[in-house]
Amino acid sequence: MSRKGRSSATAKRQAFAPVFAALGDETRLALVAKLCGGQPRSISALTEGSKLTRQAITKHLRVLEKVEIVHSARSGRESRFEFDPEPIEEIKKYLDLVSEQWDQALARLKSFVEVERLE
Amino acid sequence: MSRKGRSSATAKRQAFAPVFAALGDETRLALVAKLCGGQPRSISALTEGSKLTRQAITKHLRVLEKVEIVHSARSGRESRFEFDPEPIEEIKKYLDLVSEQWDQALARLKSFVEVERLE
DNA sequence: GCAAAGAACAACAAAAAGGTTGCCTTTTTC
DNA sequence: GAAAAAGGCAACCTTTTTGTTGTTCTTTGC
Repeated sequence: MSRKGRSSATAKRQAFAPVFAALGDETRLALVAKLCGGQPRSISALTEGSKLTRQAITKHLRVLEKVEIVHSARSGRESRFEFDPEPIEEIKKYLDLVSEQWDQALARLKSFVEVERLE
Repeated sequence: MSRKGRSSATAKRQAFAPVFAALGDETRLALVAKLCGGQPRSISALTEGSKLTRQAITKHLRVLEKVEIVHSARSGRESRFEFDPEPIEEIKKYLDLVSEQWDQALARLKSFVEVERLE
């Protein structure tokens, strides 16, 4: 077999890179931390305590929304944002693959060194 | 106790955001994939098969190096880059915290709903 | 010792990211 | 029904990122 799973490594990277990028910002990590606590929150609520303007926070939320780490629903005059766990679960799995590859590489190296010592 | 660990949530984000950002690029994810396979590789070797120039690849490697996902060592006329697993292990732990928070939020919601049904 | 391979360094350009302000719309609330 | 609260939209600016080309330096191989 030449493929590990159903999709190519390149396709996986195309899918996952934007998710990592979305998490690659302090402000957005803070938003994720607030939202993964459970309660959906409005943009104004999420802006409280930040030095940034509401508009800046909105932009960050849209970045998270585009990669589906959060979703929003209009409720009356406010937009409520809610956490979505799937993308983060998926990149955890991706990182597990990386770790696994590394561990196997170490194991191969170790057994190679042991064969060397025996010869 | 008001703190979970030794460092504040803000400090963690300051530390982890750059690591996520470093992974937030297809080219760099491809480099990580090659390097976590075990063999250290020169910049020229890592450039092979890419549409980018060696200089562009070098810049990407420096980004990964800055957050310590890889390190380089000059060996003769070539720079060999090698994978380092620690930062990725740490962000996996960070993502576990996020998932855990979310799971607890769901559990609270569930027990709340059940109490509602009993009353 | 000279040519080629590998790479560092620097200048530059284009594009994307991050943030602001201003203005307009919709929904509450009194 | 007017004021305030919550937001969407768009223009604009600045900084960072991403990539290129060009030049120089060191190591290697013959």
